[in-house]
Amino acid sequence: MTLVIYDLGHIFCNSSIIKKDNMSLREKKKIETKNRIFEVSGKLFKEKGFENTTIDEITKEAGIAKGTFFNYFPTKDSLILYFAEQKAELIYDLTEDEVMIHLPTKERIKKFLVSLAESYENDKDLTKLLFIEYRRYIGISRPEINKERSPHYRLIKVLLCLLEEGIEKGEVKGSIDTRMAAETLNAVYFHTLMVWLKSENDFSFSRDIFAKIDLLFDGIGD
Amino acid sequence: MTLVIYDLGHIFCNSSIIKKDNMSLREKKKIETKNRIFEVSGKLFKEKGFENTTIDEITKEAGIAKGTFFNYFPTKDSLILYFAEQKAELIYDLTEDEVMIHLPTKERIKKFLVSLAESYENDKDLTKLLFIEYRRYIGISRPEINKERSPHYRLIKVLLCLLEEGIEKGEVKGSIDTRMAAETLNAVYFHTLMVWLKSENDFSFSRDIFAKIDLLFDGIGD
DNA sequence: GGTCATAAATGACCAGGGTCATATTTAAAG
DNA sequence: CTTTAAATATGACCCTGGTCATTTATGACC
Repeated sequence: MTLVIYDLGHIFCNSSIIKKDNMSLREKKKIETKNRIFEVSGKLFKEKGFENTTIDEITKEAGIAKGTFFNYFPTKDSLILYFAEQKAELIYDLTEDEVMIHLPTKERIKKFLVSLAESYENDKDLTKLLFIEYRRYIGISRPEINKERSPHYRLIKVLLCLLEEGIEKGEVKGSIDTRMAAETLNAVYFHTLMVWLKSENDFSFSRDIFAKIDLLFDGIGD
Repeated sequence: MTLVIYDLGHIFCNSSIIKKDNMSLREKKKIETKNRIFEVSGKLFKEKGFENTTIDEITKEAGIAKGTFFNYFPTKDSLILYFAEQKAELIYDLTEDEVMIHLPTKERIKKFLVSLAESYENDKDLTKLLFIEYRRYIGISRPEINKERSPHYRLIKVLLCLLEEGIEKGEVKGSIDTRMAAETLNAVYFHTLMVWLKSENDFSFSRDIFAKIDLLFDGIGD
């Protein structure tokens, strides 16, 4: 598996599920409704923020009854999970990048995470919104949530690949537990993201990540 | 500054604010009421969980009107923040530990974090509850929240001390940015905590932390 | 086209968090 | 002891997320 620095564009301007011709009217309508809820809520969230948008507004704007909303999304919060999954999709759909493929492992990981960081930096408010999803990470795991589709899971998977390649190339200690190392990188990445989201002043998320990867590779101990 | 492994005992069996004799009747009553809310809600949370406890129940049990609750705590969630602050207090009130003080820096940090981890492991449900507080970390910072009292801030402060001592003793690279290193340790610690809280199977939080500190000290790179 | 089982839509309804105008208590001054 | 202003307590009320019994739309089968 090889990677590309991709453009995490416009989560909210998405990406409706595609209708196919051989679908029944029912299935088509269902998809249409779900898409409409998705689009309308994205629009409203952008305009007025998540907390200030009510289900009533969403359903009114989408031209459906309130109850119908809950046929498609179990809770208001769950909408965010869907947005987050969309973003995760972008991490997963990685393809080759001719420039990056020849960099040393450390630089590749750095470039990968820094690019991710930069994409988040472009829209702090949207990022805040998406990461409320983190809460779910904490609460009692609900069965309906697919772990494999979470951004966390996917990021770790990519890092794991990079580390294993690094070991093969002799750029990463063969003795380390790659799962643990990937998790650690992920931890630092997400924690820095959180701190950045919380911060008032504009410290640079991507620059911070850059420095921390150096630290992780070289170690703290003398 | 030196450290002790302390007993993070019983957050919910706390630790009321002390009334003093020279207080006016008003002040005494105020403190009494706040304490009662605190105690009653702790009791109810333990019995039925946070979500299943209503403000009505708390106020009824505490013998006050609903509105009064909101004179003391701005939201229901904010109660958890107070519980978390109590826990943070325990991190802050560190004193000497004769055994630990002579260990090498890496071992001291390890022992410190592992002990913390173990104290959380003793009550997973309570820990889950407290860390819903993490959510606030993400949302728009409210002015009333005192950063210095948060567990995160305090943990970093302690780690910073330990790292600086480590540099003096030549056990930690003098070239590193201690703030960044402390933040990284903190990140790994909290992220592992989160993953553990989320996990169904009982992987050992403290053992995981143990291994990850080795990784951080020795570095990933070859 | 008509019948019927089932999927989907509906909106009245409820519960619980949070507000606020009003009532009560306290403390200080005269 | 009264008066008065400020602090505190109160609960009726509002808002919004979420439920559910009922209605409506769909499509398989005849």
